[in-house]
Amino acid sequence: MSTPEAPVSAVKVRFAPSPTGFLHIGGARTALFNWMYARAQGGKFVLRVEDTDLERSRPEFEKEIMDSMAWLGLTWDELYKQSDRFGLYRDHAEKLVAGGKAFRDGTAVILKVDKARDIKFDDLIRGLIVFNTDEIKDQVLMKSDGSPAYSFSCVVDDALMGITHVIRGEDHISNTPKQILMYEAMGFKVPKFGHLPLIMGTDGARLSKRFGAVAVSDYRKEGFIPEGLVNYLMLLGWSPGGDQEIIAMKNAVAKFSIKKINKTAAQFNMEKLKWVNAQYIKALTAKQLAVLAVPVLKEEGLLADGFDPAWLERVLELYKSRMSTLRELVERAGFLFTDDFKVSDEVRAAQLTRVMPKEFALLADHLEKAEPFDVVTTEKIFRGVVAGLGIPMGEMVHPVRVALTGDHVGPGLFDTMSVLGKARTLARLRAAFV
RNA sequence: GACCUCAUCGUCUAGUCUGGUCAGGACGCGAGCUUUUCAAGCUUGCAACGCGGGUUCAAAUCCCGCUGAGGUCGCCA
Repeated sequence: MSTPEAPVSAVKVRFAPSPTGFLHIGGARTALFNWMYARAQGGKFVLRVEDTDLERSRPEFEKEIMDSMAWLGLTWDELYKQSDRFGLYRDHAEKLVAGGKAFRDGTAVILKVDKARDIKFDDLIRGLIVFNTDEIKDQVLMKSDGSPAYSFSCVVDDALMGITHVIRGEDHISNTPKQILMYEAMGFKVPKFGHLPLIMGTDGARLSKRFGAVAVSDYRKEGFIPEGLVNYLMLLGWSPGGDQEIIAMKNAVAKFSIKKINKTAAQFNMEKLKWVNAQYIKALTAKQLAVLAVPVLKEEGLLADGFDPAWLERVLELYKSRMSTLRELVERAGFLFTDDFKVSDEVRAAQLTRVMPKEFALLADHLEKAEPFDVVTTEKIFRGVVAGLGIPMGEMVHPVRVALTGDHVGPGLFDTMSVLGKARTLARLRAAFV
């Protein structure tokens, strides 16, 4: 990024996850909007690990969160961990006690909250919000065990790090007046706040483990690609305007405006996510798709080192428009990679109702002479055999597809034969009724 | 319960600030074209301003009430 001269009032935002679990889809969208805002404004994006809960924070979650963010392309300019900063929180708490703004309760430090005051802030997304301090009780700043309370460490850090805009989930709205009180008590400048609508599950209830996949890493495992997930996520609560939905990150950043963010909670919709992901997969070349598919196929034990890349690209070309995730490639094209592919009971049953061993054997014998074993040649021979038999194409096409692929749906039969290869095609035809 | 927030097709949304285009697009769903099946693609159909009052010549848009939904009320974050 080229910033020859620092902007007068540089924007600085942050994403502050706590490493007590995986990065979930809601957190990812919060991070995404912060990141987009920073990039759109030529500002900085800070990642702050809020690991003040020593009991529940785990290093593997911290790593998982960072891996997920990197995978999504949400790179950070600065990184902090709150566990490195406990001294800072204690010092600020001591000052508040010394200044009479807070008091001790045992080893804990509590902020004194005055009554009957209106605390106002102009939310970037929702406009003016007012709370009365009668609704707010005295706030714990430092806990008895010496660790800082969330609200307090958050305020100290946001102030010290120079965070200009706090963009976070709507569930933090009622934390805001409490934190404003802390900014005031310490004499810090209060940042701008913007509260994002929440992402709900299909049932309209809050996204939770009950919903199924909530972790970004789950979607990665399911074979979604980062550009697709990110594009879908940004559509939840924001629109590039016009009728555009599929939009590259670069263009989205150029159009991004925090004022255009919705106030309404959005329901997560898997079908649409898949559709968006499919748009990205379709737009890839077979070669680009191979880079993404190879690791998945290898992990499934379907591909060994030394495979033919040209062959794989032909396969991907056939499946590009038939898959919305990489996982679906494994499910639908497995028969091309192994002889141990699965055939569902219903497909098996359907096939048994049209047993044609003689016809299959005849077809196999003719196909054996196909040279080269490509789409044109196999189709010509196939049609010849069917004509000789005097039956409709479909009568032969469908059972053959099932014998070769284990399924009754798939790419064109001759495309399928061509990538399957002569040896496997003949073997499966001849073994079909054994 | 108290406080806060929100309210356009089933879902995601445009339109709301600066009232006045058959309320537009997308996913999904239905129909058709194409076709050896399934996708993809193209054409097309169904489908919404939560309710009630105002203000106005005119309200999805402004105001009030209601209802509904969500959030927060921890020495969790």
